[in-house]
Amino acid sequence: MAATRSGGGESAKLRVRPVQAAYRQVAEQLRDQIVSGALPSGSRLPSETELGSMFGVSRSTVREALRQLASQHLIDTTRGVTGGSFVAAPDAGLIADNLGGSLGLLVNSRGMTVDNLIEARLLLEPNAARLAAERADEDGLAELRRTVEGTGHLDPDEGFTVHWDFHTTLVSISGNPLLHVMCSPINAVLRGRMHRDRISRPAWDGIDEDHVKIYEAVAGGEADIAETLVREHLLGLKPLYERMED
Amino acid sequence: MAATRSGGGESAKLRVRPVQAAYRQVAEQLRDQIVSGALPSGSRLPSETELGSMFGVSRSTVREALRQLASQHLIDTTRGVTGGSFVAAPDAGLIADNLGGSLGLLVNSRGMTVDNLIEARLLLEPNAARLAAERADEDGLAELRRTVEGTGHLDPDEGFTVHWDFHTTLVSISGNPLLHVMCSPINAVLRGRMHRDRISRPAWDGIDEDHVKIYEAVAGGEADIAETLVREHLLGLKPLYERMED
DNA sequence: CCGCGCAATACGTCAGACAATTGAGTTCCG
DNA sequence: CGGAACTCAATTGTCTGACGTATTGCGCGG
Repeated sequence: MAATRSGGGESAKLRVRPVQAAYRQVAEQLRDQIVSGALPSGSRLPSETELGSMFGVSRSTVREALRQLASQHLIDTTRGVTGGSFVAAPDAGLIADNLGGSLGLLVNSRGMTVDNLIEARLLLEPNAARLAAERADEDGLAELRRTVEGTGHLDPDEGFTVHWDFHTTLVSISGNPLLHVMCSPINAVLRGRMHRDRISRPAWDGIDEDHVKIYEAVAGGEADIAETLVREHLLGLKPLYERMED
Repeated sequence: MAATRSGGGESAKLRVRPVQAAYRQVAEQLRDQIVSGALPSGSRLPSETELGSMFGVSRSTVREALRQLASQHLIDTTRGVTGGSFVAAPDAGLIADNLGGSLGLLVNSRGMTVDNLIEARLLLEPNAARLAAERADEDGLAELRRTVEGTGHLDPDEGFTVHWDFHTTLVSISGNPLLHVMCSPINAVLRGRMHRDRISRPAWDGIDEDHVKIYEAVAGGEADIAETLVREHLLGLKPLYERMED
């Protein structure tokens, strides 16, 4: 039922699952309650023991179902007398983390190539820069500014981190959390596949220079220029990822 | 609470988590093994009992960890003598389904707006159409063709389904599975929020006409035209989603 | 009035047992 | 000799009961 197999075209396997395992049924029902809004965000679920008697299953089974929900970030669980399982507020960052793990796996399994990632990035980030230029506020610009100033006297490792902070921040101030959800995982995978050792000092300086120029365009509200600069910046970075025959 | 704000640069909260719960540690270690490729896709994990003695925890704890991995589609578990937990082959469709659920939740919780979705869609789909026009093969074009022919004599319900098939197919023949992963969830959420009742007969006809024109541009390899047509098509559809104050 | 410890609650973990499922090896009959 | 039915062992699924541990609130005493 949940295995909609949406990826493939043909109906591949239609095994008549006699019955779902109990923990799956419990998880599914709770999940429906949560996503449908019947259990509002922040509300507390009954205790594990209560859930067990409600569903007519043991506490172990309930716990396995709860683990499933927790790993989808649908609930948060705490201990103690005021503890329990609470419906979690959806958080874009957590969703992005999840997606990042999945995408990394897809790349590793040859289901997707680094080129696919770069291509998607080229669709998203330049446009994110455009949006950022059009509607970033003071706070956002200040945050972005912090990632471009004083990069010269950083050791390579810190510089590496700051480099990615720039891209992350740029996307997040575009005002569309969905772009953040989609770009972060892509960048996370790319970051893991970058040969940072092979980047020469002049190359780092060039990158920093690009970032400064992009920042200025965004801060000045020049959407077209920001978009173009980011596109060229990414194209220039492309060779750093490509040589990864492991 | 658990709002780690992964986007931000600063180290937000440094709660001294004394120790992670055992089932989390087990899940994390297994997860690392899987995503790092140490456990190749398709390989079989030790039995739950063995894992328990390897990690020095009980079988219940192992099972909770496995449930967590299973819900991320990292493993598949079957019963029987040849059963066990197997590292799953990552599947773009399943990832997209997961993401779709999360995005729906984000929209419902006001963490994201329908406008955000439409904006992202406008960045992705027109470019996907361009790519499709540039590199779709015969099979892909045939598949796309099936979604545009004979739409006139369909009842509204079927027409509705076919309409979404067109968009899904268009993206999937772009040759970049990542675009499919990102567009499918967006369309799934949008589809759920569409007022199909309010679409008049002439409106449906206009939509079908657009699809045919887009198909022809893609089949003819006219990338620029395809991109523009899709953008205009989506802009024309926009009003159908916007009136959703529930 | 303030601090300290105890009780209550709920999650976290463990151990052991039995049921259900599944494929492989084995046996038996045509 | 071949195939169908049966037995069996391995593994997950579920239950039960117990105990450990974190967290909070309340009451007691100084």
